[in-house]
Amino acid sequence: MVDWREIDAKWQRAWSEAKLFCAEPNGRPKFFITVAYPYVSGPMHIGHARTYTVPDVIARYKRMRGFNVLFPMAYHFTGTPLVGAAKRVKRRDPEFVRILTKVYGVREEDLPKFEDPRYFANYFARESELSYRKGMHLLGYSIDWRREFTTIDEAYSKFVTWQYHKLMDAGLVSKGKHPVKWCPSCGNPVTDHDLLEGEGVDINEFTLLKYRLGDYVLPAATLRPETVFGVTNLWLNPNVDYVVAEVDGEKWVVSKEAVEKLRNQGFKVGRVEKLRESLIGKDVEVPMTYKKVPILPAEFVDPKNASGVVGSVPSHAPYDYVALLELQRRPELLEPYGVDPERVRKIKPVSVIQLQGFGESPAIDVVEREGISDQRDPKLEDATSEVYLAEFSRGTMRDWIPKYAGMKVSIAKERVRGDLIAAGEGATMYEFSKKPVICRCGAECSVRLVEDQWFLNYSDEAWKEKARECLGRMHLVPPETRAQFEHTIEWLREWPCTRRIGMGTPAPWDPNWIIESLSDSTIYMAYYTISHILKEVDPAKLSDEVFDYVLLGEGDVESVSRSSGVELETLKRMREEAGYWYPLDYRMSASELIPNHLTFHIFHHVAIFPPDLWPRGIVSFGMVVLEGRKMSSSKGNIIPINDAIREYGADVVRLYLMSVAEPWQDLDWRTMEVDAMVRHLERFYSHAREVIELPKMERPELTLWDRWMLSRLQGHLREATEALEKFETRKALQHAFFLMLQDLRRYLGLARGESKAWVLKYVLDRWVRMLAPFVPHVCEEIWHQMGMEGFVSTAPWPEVESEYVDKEAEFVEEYLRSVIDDVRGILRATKMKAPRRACFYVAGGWRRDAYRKVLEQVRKGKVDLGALISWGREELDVPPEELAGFFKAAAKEVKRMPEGWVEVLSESDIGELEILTDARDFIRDQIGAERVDVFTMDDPRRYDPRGRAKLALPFRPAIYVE
RNA sequence: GCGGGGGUAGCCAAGUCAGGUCAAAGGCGCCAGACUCAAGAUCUGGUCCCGUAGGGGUUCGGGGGUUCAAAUCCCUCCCCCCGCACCA
Repeated sequence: MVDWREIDAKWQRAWSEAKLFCAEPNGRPKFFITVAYPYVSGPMHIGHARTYTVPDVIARYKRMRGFNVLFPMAYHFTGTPLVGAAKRVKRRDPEFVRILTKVYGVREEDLPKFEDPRYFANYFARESELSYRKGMHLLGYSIDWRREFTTIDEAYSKFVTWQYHKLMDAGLVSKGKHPVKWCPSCGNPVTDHDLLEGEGVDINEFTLLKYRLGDYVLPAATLRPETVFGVTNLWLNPNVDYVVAEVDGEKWVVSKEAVEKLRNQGFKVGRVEKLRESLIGKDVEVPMTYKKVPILPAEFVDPKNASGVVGSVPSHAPYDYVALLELQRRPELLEPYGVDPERVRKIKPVSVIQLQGFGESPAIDVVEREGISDQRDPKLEDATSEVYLAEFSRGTMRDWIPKYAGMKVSIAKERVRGDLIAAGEGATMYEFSKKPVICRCGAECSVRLVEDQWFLNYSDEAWKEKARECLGRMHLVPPETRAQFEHTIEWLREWPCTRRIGMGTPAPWDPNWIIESLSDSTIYMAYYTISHILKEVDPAKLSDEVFDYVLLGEGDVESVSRSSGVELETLKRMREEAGYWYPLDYRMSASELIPNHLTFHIFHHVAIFPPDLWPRGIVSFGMVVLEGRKMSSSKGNIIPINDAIREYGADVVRLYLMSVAEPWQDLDWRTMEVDAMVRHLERFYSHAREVIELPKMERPELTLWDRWMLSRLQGHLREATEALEKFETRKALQHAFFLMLQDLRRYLGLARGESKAWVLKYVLDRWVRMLAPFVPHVCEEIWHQMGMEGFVSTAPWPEVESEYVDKEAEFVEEYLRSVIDDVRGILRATKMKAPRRACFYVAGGWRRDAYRKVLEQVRKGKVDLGALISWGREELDVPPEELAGFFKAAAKEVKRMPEGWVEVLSESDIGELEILTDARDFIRDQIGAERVDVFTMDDPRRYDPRGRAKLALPFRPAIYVE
């Protein structure tokens, strides 16, 4: 049993005392890596450990490769969840209090302190045993802790202020209205997360078309304003209560349900009274075309949807067509309203859109194809989507339509809408795409238009173009994420970047708003370069020109110093840091943040920094699950870092997290496997201890097995190095750890003699450095015990020494393995358990020369049996049948051999007989035989009762066991 | 629906881009043997099926195709995961 925690603590202390990871600009090449700072609303758990161990491993690796590495860390306090959490404490939410006290170890009497979101945040950021700072220390991260900060530090707010001034100046921030899902009972916007029902429901933008009837305005809601030219009538539902409401000074006729929505959506709604008369049968004037059309009854009209008033375009709307047909077929339906059936009969659909693959009226085509005749037929929904989608994407406006003729529907829709609104004949109304939408509190939600919201204009084409350019130059890990980034850049629209509540930086132009949390953490990587120096500066002095100078090199340092009051030397130091570290080499974060944070990070950099300071790479992570189940703090389904470290120590946790999955893959924490990892690491450590005890010696003559071990080491070293360059931690560990262990065991089984000690010491010296980025504490301990100077953490990464690459030795080992496998195959087939005797017969004589010919031919790529045989007949004194048999068998053997081996065999002279003879003891142990003999196939003294010797081929000895 | 990623032996997972060295690395689990008084640890071997001689058969989500040859290429279907905005 090794006390890992003691080793952990010892080396963590030593690193910290040596200030080993404090990074200062110097003459060496720099490597700057950051990972998204944690949002500190709960304890650090193993999921976070995964996220933060990856950059640490890379940072450590790069450091050993000679880079000056900066790996900083901070804490995200911005936003609403922490405020929400503090509120839950304040009202002593029993479940939340339970988690805090029972799970997170908060003392009952300390609860009042947690009513302050700052205290709450700080507790999990850096105060408690469960905090991120503590966890990261316990895991031995090579972070430059001097640069730590939180996003509500005053200096950080100044930095955000600077950023938003720049964005504002660049015209990338604007004010607007924005529809949100709104809970009337909570009085708050709600996100999908807050919903009981209606997750994923969209908000549709309806255009209200103002049909006029005397004083009255009938605002018919439509998703397709461009079809106004095809309106034949208006629909009202005869079973619905309509009201007359004063809206923006007009008298609107809408369903009763619509009134509250209008109020929520920025309309000035005055008096509302019941509509006493029935309007059905009267004529209204269509906006834009000024046609007079009748109001007709239709039951499909839903009072809960938008305004409850619907225009009828039978040519392009299946519902309208079917409803119209019904009225035409059954004139008696019109009787109660005194509508003249003759007039309705004469209504003809008016086609306004041309659509390939359909006739005059797509809606009619689809209704007829589906055989729909009732306006309550559920098939109408699908028919509607089909027609809408087809017309929107492929349709064009017909030639007779003024102004919009020939225009694509998708464009005409926006134009018509804009023109209607500009002319005062239209308005906008929002409605959910599906209902109901129910808040967690149980109330039904509605759409509310938030006024004065501030947006980042991600739809700005010039901005997008720069983002594309930046992305095009970036190194993305894994490369498959590129498509997703590209898609995100195209898809991103206006992003509301301010909020009313939560912690954070006030919007510089309007202190009633706070910069929203995703929007304040886009370029803070640059802040790390100076955050430690800023701690010495009065934040009040951090004017925009300070950041302009420090981060962008703009302005004159002396005048900046004069006007800001920041000391000249301090400014210069900061400028040096920023100039040295930027641009950022790699940004790391969860892949679920590609659609927002990671892409925002690109956008904001290109908006603020010149191209040579744009970020260079992004690594996206997969997620972590626990025993196959999603982690959830509220269900107690997490493992705090604290617990994991107490149980396993830092290195086991790190080793496990880095070895079970590549960073971008999902990772499943399984206790059973972590337990096994403990034993693996112990084996490594105890092996190292044994090697350290061995006597030191000069480099001896190397045996075959020594050469094999050294060659294998070079291979693993090369693979691990290549893998790390690609952030493939798992692959790197497969080689650097698991395969190394395996090979070492094999070597220990094969190697005899003096040279072993030297080889083992040589191997350990490289091995311990190869593992140092992954398991730094135990490696540091071993390094120290080996008597090495300094820290392994800053020792040079081992180089591949090609003089030790030995294909021949590797071939021989595989050869031996396959011979043993063959024997085992025989034993299994014959159900022999432990053979008394095993004999091997090695091919020799003319066969070896003939075999070379075969190798030659296989290398050339073509085996010509005829040519081989005629060569044999000339050169060898062997019966032709025997020759043919040999060549056939040998060609088959060689062809199924790995390519590399063919080369090795043709270029070297490997003594098969000698190898087998030397390895007799090893083979005997491996197959559990009492005795092993090796003969040449034509040795007259050979023991060969079954006459098997004649089956021997070069490198496929004949075998006899009994 | 849209965008992205996946489905490989009991489980996890490499291999797929550049078809043949693939019955398919490595880990976990399981089985057997060695060591041990014993357990654990460690070491060795086995772990798709069949086989009294190193061999054969059937596999890589389903189906079809290309090819001398397919886990790998093409088509098609089914299933799973992630994201889809005012939220970290």
